[in-house]
Amino acid sequence: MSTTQGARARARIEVTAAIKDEARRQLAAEGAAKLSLRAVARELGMVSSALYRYFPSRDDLLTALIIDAYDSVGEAAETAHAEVADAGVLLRWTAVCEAVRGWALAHPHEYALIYGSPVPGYVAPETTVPPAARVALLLIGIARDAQRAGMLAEPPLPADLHAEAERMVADFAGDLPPAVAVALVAAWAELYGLVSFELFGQFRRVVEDREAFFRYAVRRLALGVGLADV
Amino acid sequence: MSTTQGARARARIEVTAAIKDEARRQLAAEGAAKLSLRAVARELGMVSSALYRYFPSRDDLLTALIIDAYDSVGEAAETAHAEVADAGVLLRWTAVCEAVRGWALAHPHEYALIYGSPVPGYVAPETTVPPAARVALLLIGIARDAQRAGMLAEPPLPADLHAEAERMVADFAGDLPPAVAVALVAAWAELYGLVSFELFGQFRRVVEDREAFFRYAVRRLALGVGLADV
DNA sequence: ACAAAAAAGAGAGCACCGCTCTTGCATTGG
DNA sequence: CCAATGCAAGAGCGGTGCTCTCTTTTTTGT
Repeated sequence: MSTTQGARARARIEVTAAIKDEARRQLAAEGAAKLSLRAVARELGMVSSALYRYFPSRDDLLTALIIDAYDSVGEAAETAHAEVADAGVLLRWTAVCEAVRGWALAHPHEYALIYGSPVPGYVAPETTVPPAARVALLLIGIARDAQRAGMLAEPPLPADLHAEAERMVADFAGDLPPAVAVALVAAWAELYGLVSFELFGQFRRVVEDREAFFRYAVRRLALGVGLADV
Repeated sequence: MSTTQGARARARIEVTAAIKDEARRQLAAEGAAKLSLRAVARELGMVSSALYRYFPSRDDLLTALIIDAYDSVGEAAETAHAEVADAGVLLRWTAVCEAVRGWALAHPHEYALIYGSPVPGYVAPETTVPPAARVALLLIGIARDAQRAGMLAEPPLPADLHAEAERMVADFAGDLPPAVAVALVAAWAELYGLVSFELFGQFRRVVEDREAFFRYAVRRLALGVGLADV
């Protein structure tokens, strides 16, 4: 049982969580670049070297935060989607996209950590892949439902992408038409372009009504994928 | 005359350039996070404190590199566009977008510097705005030419964006239809979503034929803005 | 032409960083 | 009960951005 696994193991779990919490606090306050192991340790009343019992390096701590961030945005998107699960595909698509944007605005530094410049020299371990895929899976699911309901118009697909499209379908798109799979990947990347530009300040003096603009852009993305209107 | 302005001023320009060159070298090699004033000074055979005569802080050096990067990608896009200036609007659009992607792949760390996570606590000074706008101005120009040639189909525009769209037109879109201006801004952001996802590794195990995929996605963007086919 | 002023480099030093290693103490499992 | 393990602490290494002072060199004003 997990209750009988000894005080030491319990303490380890708690300390690990405390470190991540404090690190997340500093991340939110100052950004990834200013996340300092020494400062985390100081705040927790321990000495910096003690942290290395829990995270072998600063990058490993960052990796843990990255995975948590992917899970956090994934969960936010899933929750938002569940609330409109019975609505039309366009509304569900919009809900997911707006959840991503809302999470990004609420956690800018965590967003930057996962969708901004990669930490130099740092390569994301395979463990980050499943959490990172959660939002994409939602979008795929919506497209699938649309197809099942006959509300999916197949966009055109250039000849030189047929093979690539077939591979995508086989890899992760299940029973979607190849043209939709490719369009979906493009829309997925474009969605994060919109969020990143808003968050990273490129929309300053360009877009004022960010909500309305995002709603519009996201709807365009949905139509581009083939999701039927209303 | 600039030749009579004294040896000191000449030397200052040269040293400033040398510092930026060496900094850019380190930036390309290791990324912005590992750019070290001391290392730059060491490589240049000066002492670290001497650098502060030229750049008051590390962030100011970064700002200089940011402006240069914007100019660099802007120039790359302008050059590529000039080479196909007489072709159709769709081809010109594609040329600009592919120039951006090519530049990004060739200068990943500089790209990350300007389109990745902003440096924490750092706010871009107004001086960065004109260089940052160069690519966008190209895209606007293409849309304008298309309109003048009657090859621009006006996309739909939701009612709650009319005011926003009018403002955009007044601010930077000249004589474009409001609906096109808004769509253009969206496409502009989406373009960088595509490039960023490829560059930052989100396409790993997702997109294999990156060139073909990008060509396809960029063409979709152009059509979405209303640029007529062929 | 010469003195005053401005600019630039050198060096020492401060406070911080990530990370390593060794040393003791506490907990745990056989 | 006791040896093995886990863990915190401390000292220390090499690095960082940045400041301050001191000296030398160049420019400038009279």
